[in-house]
Amino acid sequence: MAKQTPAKQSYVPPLLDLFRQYGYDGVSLSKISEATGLGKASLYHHFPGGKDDMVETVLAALDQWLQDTAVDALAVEGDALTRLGRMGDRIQSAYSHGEKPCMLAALMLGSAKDDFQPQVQRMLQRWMGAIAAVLVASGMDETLAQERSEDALIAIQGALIMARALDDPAVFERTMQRLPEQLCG
Amino acid sequence: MAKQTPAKQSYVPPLLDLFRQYGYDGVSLSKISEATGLGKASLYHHFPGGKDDMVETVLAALDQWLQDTAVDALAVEGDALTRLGRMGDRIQSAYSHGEKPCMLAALMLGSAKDDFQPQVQRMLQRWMGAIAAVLVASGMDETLAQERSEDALIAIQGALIMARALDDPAVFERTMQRLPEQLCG
DNA sequence: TTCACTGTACTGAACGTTCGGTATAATGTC
DNA sequence: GACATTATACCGAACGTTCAGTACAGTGAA
Repeated sequence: MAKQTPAKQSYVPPLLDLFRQYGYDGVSLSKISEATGLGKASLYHHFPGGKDDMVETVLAALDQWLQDTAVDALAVEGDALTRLGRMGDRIQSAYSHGEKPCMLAALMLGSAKDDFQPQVQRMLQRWMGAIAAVLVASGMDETLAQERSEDALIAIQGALIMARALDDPAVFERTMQRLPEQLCG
Repeated sequence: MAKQTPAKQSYVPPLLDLFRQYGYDGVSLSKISEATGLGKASLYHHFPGGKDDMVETVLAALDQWLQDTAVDALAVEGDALTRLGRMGDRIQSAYSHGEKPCMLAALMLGSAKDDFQPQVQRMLQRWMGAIAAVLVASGMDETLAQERSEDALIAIQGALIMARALDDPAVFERTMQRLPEQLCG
């Protein structure tokens, strides 16, 4: 009955919320304890590696989400515009329509960069690959598709930051709305 | 008044380097002490308000840089493309051609967001205003110019993050190179 | 002498982490 | 079924360290 995995997974949402909003250095064990409802010692029962272990767990969950999103997009019947629209919907939802920052970007700051940059790089490349795959499937040249997918992630990351800095989530929503046509055009 | 020792301003570069790379929560007084070569007592002599005081000082310097950059761009003889190219050069230089993050973005994470978001918002709006001013001066509709300037900052911020995450500064350089034509087109 | 400046020493609080131990429930043995 | 064993989940308290911040005695130039 006692399954380890589901238990660990159930702490992913609060951990994600913390790390994406406060960054690695800004998240303390006290905050984690409060957010999860677990004592500090209990946290080390589930995550023997401490904060690093927690980040790894969340990143693994995000990686799974990325894969699901990629598969989901390609499973949609329709042209690239439709498929990218579908992917965009999932992305907007994941970022609470521009109200919550990206954890991958948050991890690029401070001491966490040295530890997690390679993994973040791999995840972003996989993300770009998923977008490029949709474009290539609609007949676009592969090199161009890769360039466009990089532009897409630049737009997403930039829009998230600007939405936060300007205190206006609409900046992100507008960017996401234009993105599919921008990529196909 | 009498400046026997280097003024407050002389500590801005190392402070900027710290805050942009580590974020507010990731910067400790020990790191600041090491980077500036000042003891803790000296730091509190120059910045009675502690870390917050240091951030304010750096932000004031960045605000001045933004104003200088805006004036500099409009002072250039030539069309909008030339002027934006000039502004882009200054921006690329300020970010070490994509190797260093943006402090304004870094301050949007963690506990610093509550304290500095309004000021960061004001600075970004002024920045957008500078870009829009160049576009309007070349005959562009003001509403369109404002939209384009927002896109510009989205691209800059996004490219900085992606360049860091992908460990490839060229991502930023490419983005900055395309930006002028993208804005005028 | 005055005063800006700095090094040393110190504080209470918070940090990430570990230890010792409890409560519960599933499992193995008879 | 009864009992001992084991594994899991959890916690209070404390570890040593580092944190931001303060007090104060000096130093050196005007």
